[in-house]
Amino acid sequence: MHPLALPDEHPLDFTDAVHQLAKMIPAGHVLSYGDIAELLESGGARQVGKAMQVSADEVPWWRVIRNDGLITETLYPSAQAHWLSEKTPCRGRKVNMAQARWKPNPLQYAEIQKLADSLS
DNA sequence: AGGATGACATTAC
DNA sequence: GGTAATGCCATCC
Repeated sequence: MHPLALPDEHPLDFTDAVHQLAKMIPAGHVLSYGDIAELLESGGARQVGKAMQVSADEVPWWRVIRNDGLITETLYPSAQAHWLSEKTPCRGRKVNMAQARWKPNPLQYAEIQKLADSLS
């Protein structure tokens, strides 16, 4: 190909990939920050947090929470309203991760893998 | 270069 | 059941 033109163009930023993946989470389910980093095979939980901090209005940020089922204090009141309205399994201020954690099916997993590949 | 900072995770008490 | 200490990864002084 072109010797000087770099073939490894990044269609996706890490931040964009996080947002795309978050938008795939079905209502009533959640992923942890660490889950997303692992699925994208890039960065870490804290990077996902950074990405969510700048998420647009269309990304369901209340479906991305900590691995222990909690969410940052300032976001909790608004998040809880969403959890209740979409019937996310939770007790008190903690989401039941065993029930609520999203398990992508093979087709969805393939889509996620495409996101991951476009990063590396 | 080196340290502080985070929408975090894990382990140990 | 909690909280606290460490580790973690990237970014920004």
